[in-house]
Amino acid sequence: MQAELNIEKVKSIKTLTAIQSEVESSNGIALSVDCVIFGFDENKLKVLLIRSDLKKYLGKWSLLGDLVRPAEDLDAAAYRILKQRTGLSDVYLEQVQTFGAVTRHPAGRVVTVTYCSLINVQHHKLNILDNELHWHDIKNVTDLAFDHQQIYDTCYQRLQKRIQEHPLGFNLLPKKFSLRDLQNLYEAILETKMDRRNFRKKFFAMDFLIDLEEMEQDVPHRPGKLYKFNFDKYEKKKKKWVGIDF
Amino acid sequence: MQAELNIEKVKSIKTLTAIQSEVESSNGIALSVDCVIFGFDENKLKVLLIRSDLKKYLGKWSLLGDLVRPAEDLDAAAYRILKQRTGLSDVYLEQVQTFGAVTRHPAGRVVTVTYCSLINVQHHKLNILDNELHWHDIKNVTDLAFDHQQIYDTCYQRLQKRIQEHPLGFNLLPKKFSLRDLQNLYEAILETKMDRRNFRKKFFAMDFLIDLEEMEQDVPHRPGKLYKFNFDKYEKKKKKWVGIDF
DNA sequence: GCATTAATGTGTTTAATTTACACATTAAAT
DNA sequence: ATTTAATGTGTAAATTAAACACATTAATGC
Repeated sequence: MQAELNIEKVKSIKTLTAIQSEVESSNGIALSVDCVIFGFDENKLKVLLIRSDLKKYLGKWSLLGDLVRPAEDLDAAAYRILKQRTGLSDVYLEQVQTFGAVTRHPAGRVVTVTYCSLINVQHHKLNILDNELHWHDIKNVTDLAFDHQQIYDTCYQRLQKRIQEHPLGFNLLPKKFSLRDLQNLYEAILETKMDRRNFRKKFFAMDFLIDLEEMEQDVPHRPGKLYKFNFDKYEKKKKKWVGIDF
Repeated sequence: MQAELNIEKVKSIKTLTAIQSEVESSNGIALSVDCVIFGFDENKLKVLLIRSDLKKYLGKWSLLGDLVRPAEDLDAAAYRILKQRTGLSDVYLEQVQTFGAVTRHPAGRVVTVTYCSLINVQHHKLNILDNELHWHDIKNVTDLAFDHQQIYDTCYQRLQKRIQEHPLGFNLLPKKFSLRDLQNLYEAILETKMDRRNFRKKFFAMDFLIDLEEMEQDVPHRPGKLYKFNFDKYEKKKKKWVGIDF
């Protein structure tokens, strides 16, 4: 089976024994970072996964993680780990939550700080493909290694919430995008369908879209107008709401 | 000066040397928890602070923290630390964020996971008063020790957001409360003023308040009706909104 | 007791926002 | 030229939020 072969073949960044020895030698609590990198491609939301290194989780998919170094800022560790595992560097990472159940890692006590991001798959080339690193359709994310399913679920919920409050989505689209592109994005991430006309109205009312006076090319239907997002204007007008809503 | 005297006198839970030796012996990264406990009292929002143990931060106020034990779940550590420092036990803690800059702690590399809560000061007696533990008016929270100012600010922002999305506030009030009590609470936490009539309409429309058919006693004005919160109904009707709002 | 005071309790009206829904327009495909 | 499957534009109704006014109640001070 391919999974087993690959696990033997790949030169993994940190092998089980390496982690185990570090954890044991530390005689305390080891700290790791796990990255949940969401990507948008072909109107589908994906997430970066690799095969687990550990025998215990043989064949299972897991998140991108590694130990934090003693002289490394936590955020820096997250960026380093992402870079080492994928080659990605120009990606904004947001800390989500820390998971610290005693038994969460079979190699010993490892508390992990989770980071999350959302990128355009087409704009970011994966330069490293160890451990079968690949974009995994979120529809098929089940039964991850370790407590990674729980971590993934938490991050996905956070993403869904964040994208309703901040214009994260625009980083996922080409520089020039149509309103249909934008709506597809929101529908994919929020797993919902929206009324096309009201969606347009909503975004035009926000007034953060710049009409590029260009049309889509090579689409098999009437081409739509292309827009770009006005990040500067957003930064200035960013809303601070005070209301009660539960 | 009182601060100096107290720092010498108190038997602190973990002294600087104790932390230092633990951090050094671990030969890696030490993990701590800090608790930001907000309390509501006399229509003011407060936060639990103690005097810092460290010479470097002599006289400064700091959050409630301690190292996580190797065989202790992260959440369990938070509850233990709160209990040890204050005697409080029946308090719900929510994890907020983890802070891990290399230089954040003078004794060595200590990454800290922050927890936050919101309680009714009158309902929770502080049984331990080491290091001048006390309720500190949030209006006067400035220049905390370590990076605790940043941690506090982050937690306060989180609190303000959470209380607009979930009925946390009801734990802060007496079991029976008036609508004025409720509004005072929201105004204190959100640092805003609201229209009394619209506030009432809003909460009645939510339909989570149970009219107790009782009136306030011993108030120097017309007594208001008393209510309690219907937590069961809230749990059932809890809103999952899908909308775009930024 | 009676006027005063400072709250509570109850609407109404208006504006703003959200939702539901319909039809003309465009370009590619046949 | 017709069909098809999109885009682009409104409009009307329903809901929600904001602004605002007056009667009611109990304690207080005279």
